[in-house]
Amino acid sequence: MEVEIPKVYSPESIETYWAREWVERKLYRPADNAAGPSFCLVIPPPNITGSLHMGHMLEHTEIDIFMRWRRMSGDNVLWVPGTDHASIATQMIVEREIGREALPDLAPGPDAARVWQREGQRLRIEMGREKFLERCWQWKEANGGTIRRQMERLGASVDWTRERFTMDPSYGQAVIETFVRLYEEGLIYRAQYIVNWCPRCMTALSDLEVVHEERQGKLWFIRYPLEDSSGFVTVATTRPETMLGDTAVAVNPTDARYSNLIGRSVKLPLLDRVIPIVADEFVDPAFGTGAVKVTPAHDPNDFALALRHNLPRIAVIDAKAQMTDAAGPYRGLDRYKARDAVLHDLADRGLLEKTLDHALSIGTCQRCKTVVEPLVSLQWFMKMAPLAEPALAAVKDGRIRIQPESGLKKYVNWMENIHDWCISRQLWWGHRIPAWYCDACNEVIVSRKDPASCPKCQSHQLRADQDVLDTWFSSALWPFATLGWPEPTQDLARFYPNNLMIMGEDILFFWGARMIMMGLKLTEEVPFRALYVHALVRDAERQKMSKTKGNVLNPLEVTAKYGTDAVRFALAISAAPGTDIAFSEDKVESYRAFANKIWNAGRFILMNLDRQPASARKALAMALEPAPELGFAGVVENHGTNHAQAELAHRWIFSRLAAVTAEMNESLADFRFHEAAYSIYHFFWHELCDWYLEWVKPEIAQPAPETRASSAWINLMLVFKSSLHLLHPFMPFITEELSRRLPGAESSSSISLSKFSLVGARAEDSVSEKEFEELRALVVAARNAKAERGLQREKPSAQVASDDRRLLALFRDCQEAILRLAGLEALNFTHGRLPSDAERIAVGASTDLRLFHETKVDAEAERARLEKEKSKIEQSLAQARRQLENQEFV
RNA sequence: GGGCGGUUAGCUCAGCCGGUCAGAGCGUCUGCCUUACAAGCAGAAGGUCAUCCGUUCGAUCCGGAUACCGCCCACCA
Repeated sequence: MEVEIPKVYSPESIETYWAREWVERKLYRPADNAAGPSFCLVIPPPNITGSLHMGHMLEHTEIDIFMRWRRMSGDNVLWVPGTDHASIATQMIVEREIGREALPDLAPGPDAARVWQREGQRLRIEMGREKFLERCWQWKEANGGTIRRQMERLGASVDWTRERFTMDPSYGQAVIETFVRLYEEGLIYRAQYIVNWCPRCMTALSDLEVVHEERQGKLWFIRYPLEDSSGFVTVATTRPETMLGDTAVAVNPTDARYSNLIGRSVKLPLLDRVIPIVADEFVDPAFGTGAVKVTPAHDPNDFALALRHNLPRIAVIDAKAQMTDAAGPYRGLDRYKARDAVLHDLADRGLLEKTLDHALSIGTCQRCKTVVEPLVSLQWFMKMAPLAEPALAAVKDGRIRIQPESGLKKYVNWMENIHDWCISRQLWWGHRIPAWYCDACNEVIVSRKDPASCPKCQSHQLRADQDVLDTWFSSALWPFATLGWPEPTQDLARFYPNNLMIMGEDILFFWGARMIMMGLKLTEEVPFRALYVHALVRDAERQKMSKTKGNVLNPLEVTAKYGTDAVRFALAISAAPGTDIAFSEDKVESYRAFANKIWNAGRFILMNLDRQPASARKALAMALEPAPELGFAGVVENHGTNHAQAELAHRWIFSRLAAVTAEMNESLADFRFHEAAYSIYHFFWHELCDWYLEWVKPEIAQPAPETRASSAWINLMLVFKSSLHLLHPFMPFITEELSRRLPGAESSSSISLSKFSLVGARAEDSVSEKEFEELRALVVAARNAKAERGLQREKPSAQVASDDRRLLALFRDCQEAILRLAGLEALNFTHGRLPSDAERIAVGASTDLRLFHETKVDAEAERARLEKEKSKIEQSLAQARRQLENQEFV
């Protein structure tokens, strides 16, 4: 009776089935008192705002491969899943949704989105904090599940019972604890300082959230008349509207052109304010005119310069990027309108000397792309230098291994140039800053619990801080807060420090660096022992995938089309460390073909197994259960086929299996996913399928004569099973499905919980490998010769001649396989070499082959081919000779 | 301005410690529906490993320079 197995592998139903099964059985929840060493990784929590994209899929694939590999290698593995509340991103999305509900008739598009955003922002303030937060939570409930469903479908072997969210109540406790502790240590402070301000989002931003863009701008040269009207100083600026806030002009103290002006004053045009000329090293004499207008309230450099010279700050631009009252006649104008007006008025007065084109880099808001305005404002900051020092040391002394090296270099470079971090955000969705202000005595109270009264003056007039923390502040606690910190939980004891972190290089500073700093500070331990920085997924043209470009591939769509296993494999085999991945459907297609190949190999084996007598099948199942520590099973019975021939292939494949296992272990330990993937791909297809299965075909087609399993079958099953195990971290679904269909696996255990390596090093057998290579070379030479002579249609006879008696005997023993695989009719064997005529084909160093055939060969073509071959051989001969004549080489 | 990476077959890319590495997939060409797989099988063609200069007995690999391409950081008005 034939087993019904479809010829073409269709992953859809199989993958969805196992995906659900794995979750329902809580397969990846580590046992509470397991013996093995623990291995823990916490997921880089995706933002609840987004559905997963190809970058996530790469990340989850790499993590999952690693975790499955560790789990199958005996570790007690925990992969903690979860999501991030993404303060600013979520707030924007919810605002936009509210805006859209209010204005449902707009045709969707970028313009509408802008209008919705503005309207939503207005409505948010109207509806108030509490109601708005309610909407955010609703949104989270509705959308957070998408990520989980996607991850389940991708087969991520996470422990869902430990799923966390950065705004879980207990997580919030960790955030408050952190803030209070760092405040008490003086590492968090509140100050008036110049910050990056987004006038659209109406919040401060950290330096990292400002994206610099190269833009073509202008450099305007403006004349500032000297106070005594004895002339003027010309300054160059890219932002003329800020001149209204100028409180000085600065020149370099060594600049001879201006040395007589230092200490004198100019009259600020348009406002007629008298401001001093100061000398400061910061000024580059070579740039512009060598004289700089100083606007302390709207330029970070000028802010610092003003501090050095005790200059006043005059804010002329407000939080909405409109001119303030201090801007005099320009008050109320938008900053760009004000620029035009200022330029116009300066030109009118003959004070605009000239205008040059000037490329400049301009800061924009990461979220909304609005040009950021540097503004002085009262914010919370974190001192970074004291945190960076140990974070740098931990990496330099190897307590944390960062790979690849490019990631490490970036990390070091960033850490060495670190600035204080503005952590407060004028947003609502997020962790509230645990600070209160006493109206009576101006005391600032930072506390773990809501204070009832001011500890200093007992006043009850306390105002809670309205701001929330930068999302990355809470994310920085992720490796330990997910495990229960600050409580001394069992999970923390077992799984902290995490063993590994895998993330994209785009968040190395946002997140990776900050986790290390916070981990070291708060837990006095590294948060993780290794950090692997993975590449970006780009499209086939190496373009960054983005919605606006329309080149985004949705993982679920690609997965539905080709199967998760194929997509995972395509990603893994493309993931060479340090380089971005050009991802295309073509690639996925070829690994779908690989999945199909695996499927058919399984189908072939199962079909043949089915033809075996029931008694033999039963015996085989028993022989395989429990799975023995593998190696070549030893005896191969002689069922008509030649003993040596049968045994050789088995010995060879076991040896190869051992080698591939070792290779994969080595590659994976070093995060070289592409190498490990390639090893198993090549082994499975081009060794197991192309040679081993072909070789043993006749052998396994034989019905077993007795009621015991033939060792050929035992070997075959063991080899196939081992291969599935090696493949499993990469292609979890198809391997789970096939392994369940094999005999001896009736038990309900999943392949994902069994051993990665079933074959020990004792299977290594260099003699068999070498012998098999000789045979393979002979077969390939015969095939080549046939194809080159246009003999593919016929089955020629052949003569094999070798002066190596041992080889000759081997060939004779394996005659049947050679004839079958090379497509030859008959072989005869001669000791010695063949005469050197055109028909002689060299096989290796000591063997010749000759074909006897009917079809005439194209003599001219053959001659050309041989000439070419000759020159090739001569070349390598010459090289070998050079080397051998070379004393140093020898 | 600072830092980092890339340049290998028509295309997309591997190639860790310098000498059996000049490789894979896709594409192209030839022959095969061989009783697991045409999403397959057996073959073939195709490369001065960007350029120049060093180190070395020997360089795709190490060092330097150049030319393109790309990324990250950056308080140069």
